[in-house]
Amino acid sequence: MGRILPRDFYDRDTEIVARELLGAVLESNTSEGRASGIIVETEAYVGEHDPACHAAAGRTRRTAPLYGRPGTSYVYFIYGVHWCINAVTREEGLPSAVLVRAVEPLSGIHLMQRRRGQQIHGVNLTNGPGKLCAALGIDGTMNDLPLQKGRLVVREGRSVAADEIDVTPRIGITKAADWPLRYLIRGSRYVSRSRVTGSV
DNA sequence: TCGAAGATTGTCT
DNA sequence: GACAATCTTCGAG
Repeated sequence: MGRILPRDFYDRDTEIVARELLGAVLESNTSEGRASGIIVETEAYVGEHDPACHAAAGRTRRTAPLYGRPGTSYVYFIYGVHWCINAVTREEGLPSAVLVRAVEPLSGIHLMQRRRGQQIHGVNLTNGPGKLCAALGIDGTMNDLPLQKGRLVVREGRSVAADEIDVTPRIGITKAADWPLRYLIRGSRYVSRSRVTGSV
């Protein structure tokens, strides 16, 4: 088991945190048991000047966790169907976060499979923001929690060399869609789709 | 109180 | 490849 990433880890530029979270382990503890996965894909949302960031419209009840302490979870519901999980970065008052888009199942795979449905398996268990939340049992009750203890924990995992990391535009957004703030482990079979309903 | 939009996914053609 | 599902949040009236 790697050491738990301290709060300081998140109190840096969001792009750096997004890059360094690759290879880290996201772990969830629920009454059903423990499950974890290695983070293989992230996106940075860099504050009020980022049109795609939820905080672009200012501080609201929903976005309050983004303005809080670094190293906190920000979980929100999207499209009436899915949950997405972020790690809040930067100091208080600077609303930025890193969206976890895909993980590689590490432990509790049987539990993830049960949550996702028996017909789902392999990379499809966790290769998308909504999918990994479903697999790890993450929902609104996990919002605004510290990532150092309790139900949600992020640990040091394997180290990822700089030349293993690909940087691309973010996925699934309509504003600032060309900003290169998506980070992924090159060659990982567990990353989400590379393009939105793109051809080819 | 109402209407519109959204950091997605699964299913059907 | 296209589209429906489904609901929370926010801002305007």
